[in-house]
Amino acid sequence: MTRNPSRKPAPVVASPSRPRRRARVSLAGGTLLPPRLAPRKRPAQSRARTTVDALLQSGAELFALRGYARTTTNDIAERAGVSVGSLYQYFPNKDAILTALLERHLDAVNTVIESSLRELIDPSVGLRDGIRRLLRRLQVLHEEDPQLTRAVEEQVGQVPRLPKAFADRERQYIEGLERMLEARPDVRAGDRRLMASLLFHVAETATSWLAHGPTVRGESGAALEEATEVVCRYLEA
Amino acid sequence: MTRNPSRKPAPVVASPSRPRRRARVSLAGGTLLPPRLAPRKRPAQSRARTTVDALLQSGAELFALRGYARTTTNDIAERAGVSVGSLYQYFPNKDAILTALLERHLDAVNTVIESSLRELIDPSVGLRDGIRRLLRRLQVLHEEDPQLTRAVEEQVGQVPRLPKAFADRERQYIEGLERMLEARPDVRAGDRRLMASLLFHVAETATSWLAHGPTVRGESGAALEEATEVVCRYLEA
Amino acid sequence: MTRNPSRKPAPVVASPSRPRRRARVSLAGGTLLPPRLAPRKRPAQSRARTTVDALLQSGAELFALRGYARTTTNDIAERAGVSVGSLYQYFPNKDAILTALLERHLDAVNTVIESSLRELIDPSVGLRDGIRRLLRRLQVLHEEDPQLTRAVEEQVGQVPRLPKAFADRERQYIEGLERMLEARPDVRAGDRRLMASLLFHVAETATSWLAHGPTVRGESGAALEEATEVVCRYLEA
Amino acid sequence: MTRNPSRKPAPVVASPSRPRRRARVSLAGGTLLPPRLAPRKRPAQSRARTTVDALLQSGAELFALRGYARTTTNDIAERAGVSVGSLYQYFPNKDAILTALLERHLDAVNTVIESSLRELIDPSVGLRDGIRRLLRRLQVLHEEDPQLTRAVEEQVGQVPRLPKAFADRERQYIEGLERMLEARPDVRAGDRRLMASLLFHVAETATSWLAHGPTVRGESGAALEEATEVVCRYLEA
DNA sequence: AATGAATGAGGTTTCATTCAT
DNA sequence: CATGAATGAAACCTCATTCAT
Repeated sequence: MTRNPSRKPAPVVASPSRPRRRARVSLAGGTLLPPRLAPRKRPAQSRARTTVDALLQSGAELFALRGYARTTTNDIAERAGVSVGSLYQYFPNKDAILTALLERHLDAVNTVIESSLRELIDPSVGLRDGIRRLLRRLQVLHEEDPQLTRAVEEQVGQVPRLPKAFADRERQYIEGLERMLEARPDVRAGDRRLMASLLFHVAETATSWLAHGPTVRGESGAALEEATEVVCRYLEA
Repeated sequence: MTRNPSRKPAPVVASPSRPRRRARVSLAGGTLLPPRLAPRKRPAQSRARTTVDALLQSGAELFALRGYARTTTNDIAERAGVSVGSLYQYFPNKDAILTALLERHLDAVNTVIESSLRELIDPSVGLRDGIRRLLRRLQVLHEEDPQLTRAVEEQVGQVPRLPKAFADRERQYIEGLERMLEARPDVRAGDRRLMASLLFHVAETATSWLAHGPTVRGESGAALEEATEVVCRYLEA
Repeated sequence: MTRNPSRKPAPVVASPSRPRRRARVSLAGGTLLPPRLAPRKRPAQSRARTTVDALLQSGAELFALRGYARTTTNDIAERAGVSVGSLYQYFPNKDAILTALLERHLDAVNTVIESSLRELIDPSVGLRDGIRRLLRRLQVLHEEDPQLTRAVEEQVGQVPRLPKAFADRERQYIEGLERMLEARPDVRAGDRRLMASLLFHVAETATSWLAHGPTVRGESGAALEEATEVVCRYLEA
Repeated sequence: MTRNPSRKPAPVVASPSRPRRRARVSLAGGTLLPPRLAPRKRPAQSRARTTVDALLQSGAELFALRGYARTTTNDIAERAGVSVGSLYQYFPNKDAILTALLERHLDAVNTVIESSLRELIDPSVGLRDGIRRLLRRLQVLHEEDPQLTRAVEEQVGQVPRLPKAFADRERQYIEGLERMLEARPDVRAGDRRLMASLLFHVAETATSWLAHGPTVRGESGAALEEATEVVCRYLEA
């Protein structure tokens, strides 16, 4: 029993071929998350980096597949091809994994939103074109890592503090949208605050509809047009 | 932290001698739910009825407040003012509570949708009026028991079989919407299947936005108009 | 697997014959211990009371036998003839068990010290007699439940907050001793504070020496005289 | 919380190929410690010597501070400024660290006791002088490395075999004391075995009282006199 | 029926120890 | 020799569920 001589044959750390998006620094400038949810230590060696990535990927997949509660830390570690111990080297607890996923996701979304808003705020850019590109980019995000997005969207509610982080971002985005609405002459009149808020939710829905909806293969282009339609018709004068 | 709620995959046999009565027929014609999720017995006496109601209410509140996984059956019983033992008198397991909540919710939603669709399919009824009334009725539903709605919407994913029941309803509603779109001359042309599908999701979002959104008190009427706006503009010729 | 049909044959809750000392209310008037160390719920039914007693007894024995760290909560529960779950119904964690033992012990010691000091402060009581009775009573305490005493004395250091509780009592006793020294004319002159402090420790040592020392059976009386000797010779004019 | 420190009861064989050198002979003539507790290798080079010292110092501090069970080998290594790997280069396991500390301590104590007993056994040396010097020397020992002493005294019980080593020394010392009592004409009559035993414990207590007691700075001299007093008064005719 | 103490499988987490680099 | 990432057995603790009263 000193040491099991026949180890698991080095499961090679889940799908190393797929290029993993590098998370950018979180918008708010540094994580706002309390220590209980913050990652335990920054991986120094590249071996460690690989481990962390594998764990996050595995976590995203399992959370999306079975839900947060029905996923155990042992499951996550096993699917990632590492031991539970390793998981706890990098994450203080299970919640921290979902939290890290949320951060990655929010960072990615943030990039999309910011660049799209920058475009849209310029009145010389067509409204329909701007909206279409926004939705398209969000759709791409979903498609790049559907697991990640589903896991995050559906499971955040399961970890206490996260919904707040989510809501904070939401408010921030809505404010951005409001400024955009005001800046564009081709947007109809109305209570901009209200419109921005509803717009945000509709855009979000449209996006996830694009990604998970009953989009029969092939008509993906039509779906994107349809989604653009709801949003634009709502805004156009 | 979170404990897997369904330990024994299929003991099923709980008190096999006592004949299990079928759960109340759900709208779609017969309960969609397998015996393990069906209520244990129908409360005949009014005291029992009260107990069951208290348990469901308490469950809805706690699920909404802390999430399904972080809510224990003991919590639910305590808040309902009864003992755990009593809880298990009426529900075979924890999942059954969420399931019952879902059924209640779906029944209510069903009533609204069916009557609203009946209205809308009649071309003599104004599109905008019909849509507004649909949204209004759904909003009322949320307001009547916000806990119930939130609990159901956010937590269904935590119990394996439920998402399917949810999706089944969804498909059914989308078909209804499709028929409605076809029946109305004032609806613009387009892929009706696609439109119905997106319409469903947008209407859903609009409703929950109405209920939980940043609707500053007082402008609830304006919000309803806004919600009606997204939907109608999307459909109008 | 539904439920193990051949249960453990009701281990009858460890040695129910030995009379267990009833802990009195802790001197300071209510427990000072933080929630993390306080018992979880007060046993209401007598069945519960039995369970708690069995757990404490079992804990004392195992702590004394193997040390705090090498004793697991499962061990304690098993030896007590109950399940771990029951243990955690009454104690929020392992530390709380040692804490409860300490409280029981301190309560008992307190009673002895207080009554003995009341005697000794009366100059008409012979010093040697008073001291002998103090030591004798403490010795009896050890003998009544040697496990409890050993466990408490040797393991308190293993639980963070406890040493402080211990030290507080110590200070309190030393003050009592100081007052006693001042009240008696047959005590030699000297720095009373210093004397009281050293006296406390010597008395404590003498007691535990009486209890655990190499006291060959039979000469227990001689040992008590010897212990009385150290203390009295130190104090006498 | 506390994790059982000795997982594998007797794997022992760690690196069976490398010949294990005998640990330095301890005072009592040959190490009392079984191979599992003996240091892994004797540090030949001075760098190694430094590392070992740092580890022991760090271990002593942490054991004294948090207790044996709450101190991890990683903590010890980190505070010593080396990696865990290095720790295991010099100590076969955690217990060995406490064991080494005990050995150091016992060696030091031994030197003091032996020289003091040699003095005291000579009747021409004043009893009071001899005792005072004994206590003083022990006090110095405590003061030189308070951590070491506390760690050893309070934590030995946490490692199975150590209490026996401790008890062996105790017996040995008591025998020495007994011979001393017999050799001195100025010691009162009585059961020498009993007196020696109690004397040992009282002297020990007095010493630790001197070191940790409430000795307000400045009156350290008075405390030493007080300690000498208890011991001498007990012995004097 | 109701109660709530008891159960124990199983999930989370720790940390002594190993070993590839 | 040193490092520190990785390991995994085992401890702690929870909570869905049962059952004696």
